[in-house]
Amino acid sequence: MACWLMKTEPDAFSLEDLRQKGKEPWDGIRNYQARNFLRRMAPGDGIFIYHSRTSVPGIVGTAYVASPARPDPTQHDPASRYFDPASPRQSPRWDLVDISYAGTFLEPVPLEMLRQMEAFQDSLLVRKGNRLSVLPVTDTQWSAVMQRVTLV
DNA sequence: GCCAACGTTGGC
DNA sequence: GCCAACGTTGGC
Repeated sequence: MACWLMKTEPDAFSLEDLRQKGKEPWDGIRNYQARNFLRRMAPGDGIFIYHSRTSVPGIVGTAYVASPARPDPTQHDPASRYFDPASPRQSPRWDLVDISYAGTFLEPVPLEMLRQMEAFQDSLLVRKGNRLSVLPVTDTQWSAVMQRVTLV
């Protein structure tokens, strides 16, 4: 079973929003590298939820993959902010997965702390200028984070 | 809010 | 196919 990290801006959609909804189609991903990661996801995979563009960016809790990747319907919806007129109807460019809430950390694990952790030294996450919103997480990284947090 | 870093677009 | 211009991301 693989593990992943997904970024979100809490002003737009937070872990708390996911907790209240239970499950959410993770739409709007418009980056090919991120999309390719989505396509490798399988139901049951673990996900770190990461809050970006906050005063303290970092991992705030967990979710899990709840569906295989499938075409993101917003790419064909002219009313959506994620509308992509260049995406062919017969071979849609963009995918999404459903994700389900798993848990919230009592204390988030800030980016500043991840930068200091041995397990994250090679991670894209801590690299300057990184803009990927979906990233693979190794088993080592997953355990390193999980062993230092308390679930609410 | 600023701005460096990045991916994408489109003229040539 | 190159690369400047542009729009977006995300830490600070």
